[in-house]
Amino acid sequence: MSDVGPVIRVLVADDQALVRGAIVTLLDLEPDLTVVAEAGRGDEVLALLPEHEVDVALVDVEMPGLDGIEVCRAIAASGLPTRALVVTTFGRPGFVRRALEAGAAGFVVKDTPASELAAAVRRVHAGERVVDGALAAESLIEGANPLTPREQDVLRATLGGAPIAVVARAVHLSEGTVRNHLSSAMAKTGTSTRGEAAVHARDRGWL
Amino acid sequence: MSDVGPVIRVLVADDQALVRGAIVTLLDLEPDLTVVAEAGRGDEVLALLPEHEVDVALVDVEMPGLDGIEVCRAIAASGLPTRALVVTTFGRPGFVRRALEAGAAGFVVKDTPASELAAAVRRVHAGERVVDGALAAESLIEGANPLTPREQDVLRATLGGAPIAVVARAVHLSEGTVRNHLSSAMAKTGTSTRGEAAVHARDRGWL
DNA sequence: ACCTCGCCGTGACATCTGTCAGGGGTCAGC
DNA sequence: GCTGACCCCTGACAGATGTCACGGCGAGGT
Repeated sequence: MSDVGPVIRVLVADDQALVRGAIVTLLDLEPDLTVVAEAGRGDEVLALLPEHEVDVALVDVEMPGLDGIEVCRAIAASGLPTRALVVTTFGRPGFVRRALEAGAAGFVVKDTPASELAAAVRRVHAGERVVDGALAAESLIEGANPLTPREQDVLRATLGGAPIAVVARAVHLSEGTVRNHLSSAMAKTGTSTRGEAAVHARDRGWL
Repeated sequence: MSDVGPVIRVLVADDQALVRGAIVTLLDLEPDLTVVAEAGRGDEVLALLPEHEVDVALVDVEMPGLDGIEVCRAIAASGLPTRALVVTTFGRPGFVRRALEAGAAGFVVKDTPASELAAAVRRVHAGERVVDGALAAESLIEGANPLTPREQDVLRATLGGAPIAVVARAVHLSEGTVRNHLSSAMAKTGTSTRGEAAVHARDRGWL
């Protein structure tokens, strides 16, 4: 901590300007951290990364333009030395797994104490994997996403409460097929309604 | 601004510790503002208010324990000089109306620039009403909540995707009555499914 | 008193949904 | 080549759902 070596260069991405700004000032108070760029959209992140030599990118999961997880994937694929730390409001267990698979170096929930954020950034920069303990446990007992890709598609289209006929058109499938996918999804989620199945899957980060 | 008179005493309430902490440091940087208390739950706010002589209470809408709007109502009813400034993630038009009716002195969305938050606090403290412009307009054209209390109850119980039989038990009504309420709600929302009606109503802050 | 509106209920009907039992197709792994 | 997933479709059936027409109740308003 007393080492005044090269500071850690951080990028902060969050769609809510107020939260983003607050986090930026919070991190900028730390002597060994500098926020070198901000983004309000996922695609902005990719545009900003090359020109700022970012060490750690703090990305929110829910963002317009590009999903936080997609951003992680893109960063990993880009070959840049930047390490991604995912921040999110809701602790959907499935998100942890997906984020890590996408190449994220850490996963922090927004209701962890503010003081620990800077610590997480430092540990990620040091090469560690940082994951919220409770979430990690949950994500282990939950197991992997049991839904097949098509089932996920159908459930996503169902989230708004649309009738099956509409869902079928949206996914370019026969109504019967949609009903079968839904039936299978309901079995896997232990529910008895497409609506319940959809929210159940969403709440676990399976969509 | 150069007036170094009595500082404004602020309370910050938000369930996400990270966001709350960030906002606190953000506000504490302003020389004329002091954060004298923090709360992570709605009911905590009421317990903290009497002992801290709070000028402005910054309350999030979505909080465990007690709704942000309920908190406003309680503050107004308490007779304390505290003025409430509501902050929220989503700009549901109906929330603005309900918050103001509940006695809130202002309404700020979380994607407004961070720099304006302190300004909003000062204006609220000065006795002004602060409302996000775009939201105010929306809340006017949307008009008031067309749903009757029972329709709201039924829709709330429907949000999770539960079948009508379960909803009926949850609300202590006959299945037929539930269907009628839903039918009426669907007509008012211009939808054709209880699921659609429920999300439509939620997205407008009618629940 | 009259009317309106919200509330709760009934019964009946057409339609939508969820389930089940089939069919055929692709593709990876053994 | 066989097996096992996953994918897509069909058809049929019981049960859930949405619509309509109806009656009764109580709380306002005029």
